[in-house]
Amino acid sequence: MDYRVKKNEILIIGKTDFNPKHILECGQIFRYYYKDGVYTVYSKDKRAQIYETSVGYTIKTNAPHYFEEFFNLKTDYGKIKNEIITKFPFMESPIKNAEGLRILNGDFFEIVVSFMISQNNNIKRIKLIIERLCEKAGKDMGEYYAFPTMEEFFKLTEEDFISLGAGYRAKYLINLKNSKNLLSKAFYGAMRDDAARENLLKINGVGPKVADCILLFGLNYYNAFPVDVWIERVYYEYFSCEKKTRPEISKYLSKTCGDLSGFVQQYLFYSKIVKN
DNA sequence: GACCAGGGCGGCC
DNA sequence: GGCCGCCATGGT
Repeated sequence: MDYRVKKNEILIIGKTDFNPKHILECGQIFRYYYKDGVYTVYSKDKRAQIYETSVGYTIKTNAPHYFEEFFNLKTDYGKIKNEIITKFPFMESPIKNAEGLRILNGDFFEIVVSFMISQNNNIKRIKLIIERLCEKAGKDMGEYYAFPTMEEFFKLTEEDFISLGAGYRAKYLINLKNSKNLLSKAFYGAMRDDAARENLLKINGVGPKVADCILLFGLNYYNAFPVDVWIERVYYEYFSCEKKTRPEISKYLSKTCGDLSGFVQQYLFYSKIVKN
């Protein structure tokens, strides 16, 4: 896929390796919005609006370099898809189903908070809670609200989080201020995947599945294979009928798929949730 | 009105 | 170490 970064936009040339619907609706990000043919996505305090063109897509934004990284535009998906299909022929259909899906490089703090909220929850309600969170504590950018900075976030009380609809997760969100050193991307630096996971698990409210999502969507460790209720079903459907716990399934699938894990996981997850 | 959702924690054994 | 009940809430 070819692209050009301009002053106030990014031009995407080609449609097979970039599809905003599949990128945004696959459950890796929760602040996006669709209206009249335009997808709008927010990250941190930034916004991008995506229009389809005759040759590809145009991403309108005042932070083009940020979104170049956010969309991981340098990643070669043609190669990734070929490797996956060669190794797992059954993946051809899920990949076709989710053509143009890309794994994003999200803002680390936003990803941590978002996936802590995601536990035992559904995507629609996760979006709702995060939207209320931004409105409550994020900076007013005029046409939208930014995701709260850590400083803004830590000012909130447990009652505030409950009023957002966070429910029993409110106490985890309050406790986040006790883990400040674990909340910056820089802390993880060139850490090995297992060391990074071990550190993430120290955060109260972050278990194996949420840690895998943070590793994948916040730090781009592509060997992470998050296993939720949907992927558990996929495992018994496509991979094995041997009974395992979710962490065991994750370990097994990560070992089986190696550095293709994150991509395989997203293609399967998306294909599963759009059919249901 | 029960059941479900991108699960994790704490208590028990 | 593994298992199990509980945890808020909005949608179906």
